[in-house]
Amino acid sequence: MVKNGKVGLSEEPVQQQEREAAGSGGGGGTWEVVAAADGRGRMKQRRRKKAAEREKRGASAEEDDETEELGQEDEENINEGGGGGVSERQREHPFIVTEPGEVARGKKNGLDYLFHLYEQCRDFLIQVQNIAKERGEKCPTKVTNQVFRYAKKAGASYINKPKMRHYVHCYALHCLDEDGSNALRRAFKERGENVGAWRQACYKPLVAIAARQGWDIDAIFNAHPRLAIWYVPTKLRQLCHSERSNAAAAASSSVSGGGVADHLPHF
Amino acid sequence: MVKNGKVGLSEEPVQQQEREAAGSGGGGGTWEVVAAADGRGRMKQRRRKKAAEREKRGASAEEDDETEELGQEDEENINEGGGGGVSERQREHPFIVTEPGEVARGKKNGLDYLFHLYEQCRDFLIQVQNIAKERGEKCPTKVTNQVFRYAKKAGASYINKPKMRHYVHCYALHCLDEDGSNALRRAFKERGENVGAWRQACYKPLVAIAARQGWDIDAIFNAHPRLAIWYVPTKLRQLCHSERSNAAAAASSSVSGGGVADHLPHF
DNA sequence: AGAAGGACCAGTGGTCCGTA
DNA sequence: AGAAGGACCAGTGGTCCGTA
Repeated sequence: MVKNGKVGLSEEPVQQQEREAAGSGGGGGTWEVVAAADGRGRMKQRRRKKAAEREKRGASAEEDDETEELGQEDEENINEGGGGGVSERQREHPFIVTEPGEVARGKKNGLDYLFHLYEQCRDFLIQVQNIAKERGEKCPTKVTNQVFRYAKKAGASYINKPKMRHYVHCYALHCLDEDGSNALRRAFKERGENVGAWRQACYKPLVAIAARQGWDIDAIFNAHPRLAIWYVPTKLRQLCHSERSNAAAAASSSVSGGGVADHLPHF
Repeated sequence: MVKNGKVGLSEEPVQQQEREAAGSGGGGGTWEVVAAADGRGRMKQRRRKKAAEREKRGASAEEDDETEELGQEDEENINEGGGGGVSERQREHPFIVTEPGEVARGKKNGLDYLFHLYEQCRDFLIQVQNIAKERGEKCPTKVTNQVFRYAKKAGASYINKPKMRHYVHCYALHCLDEDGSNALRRAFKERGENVGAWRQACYKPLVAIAARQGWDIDAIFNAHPRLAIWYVPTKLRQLCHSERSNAAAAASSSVSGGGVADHLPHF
């Protein structure tokens, strides 16, 4: 492999991974097949557009053909129930707040599955890194667009950038304080809160962790091997920054009785 | 400063730096003034274009005004000699191969000056990093476009990306083996070689260094504090990669008598 | 209403090539 | 000819908003 002239994509182990992941899925292995089929359609479209752009200016050719082996399932399973038209848009089932260990039922996905997707992305990154090293190309240290593209080509079409970025801080809490994360999940499940509410609630304990560690959220991410490969989400960074300002202002006014406009303690 | 609503640019210390740098310049302090004037013209142009693009779609406003204090010199010094038209294009004097410590004469710049530019970029990066930290924004670890833009705003219009990227590996040799670098400069000066030839010659000793250290050129750059802020140049990376392949093939064929198509030893 | 993700956009890394 | 650098381009990080 790798030297076979194709894109260096080794499908087999990846596909296996995908199968493993299915355990937590909604329709007992249905959705990921459907999603893969959908993904392929989109990919062709994208490639067509890309090729068109190439023609506009002197093509920088190199690497574009793909290992077209994702097949196996073809026409089948395009539609899930017995319902509507032939080519309905398929999406992943929405997440619900589940306790640790709990598998979501019905057309839902649980939070263990969500976190599992982050681990899968890590595996894809490691593969991309290995390929880059073998080829002597520059080697990503983070989950980049390249990694998402690789995941898609490898058949994991249920992984996409907006989704992964959306929940990064939830995964961060899971990494940095699993007990706290678990407690939060149980509390929000009990209260019947939706995923959005749970997601919002994940910020606060993270900011508290940052407060205890000198407010350097980048350092906190980088110190954790599974978290270091993810970009710090903008909103989390902003929250840490403004909380630090608040804390500094409070501390300084409690000492000096001065106004909020005082300078920050260090920097 | 920093909280003044402007771009957070503190001009003063930067301008001072610029003055320092002038020592190695060609026209005894002339060129950098000229270059600054030229730079301002271009900047206005760029801003105009940017503003036009904004109007096309719902402006993401935020941060665009500039501390317009670069002035001081205005109409004066647009032209260097007494020569041609009013607004001739000005460029930096070309580099020549100089020995360590030697100041270039005539309309030339020497290699100490070249390396000094890398140190200046480092200073600009550090300033950009400090501003980012104060604001709680993401903090560059490398000399990025943002840093080049900052340098230009700060009046160092003689710094530009193509130039700095062009000679990065020469600076790398200077950092990693100053004695070797100095010897190479003396040899090429003596032989009367031009800058291009010297530049080309800098690759080989770097590849030799990489060979001694397991071929990991990224690790070599990252291990050196002044070098770590520069991207590894593509060509240097490629040279290391293909030399490693050659070395591996030679080693394996000398042992097994096998063909060049053998696999690499590790990976 | 709540949520998933295609697709867009501003600004990046990289360097070509029209310029002097 | 040898060299400096404006300006372009493909692909990035980031996330909005049309979709289901």
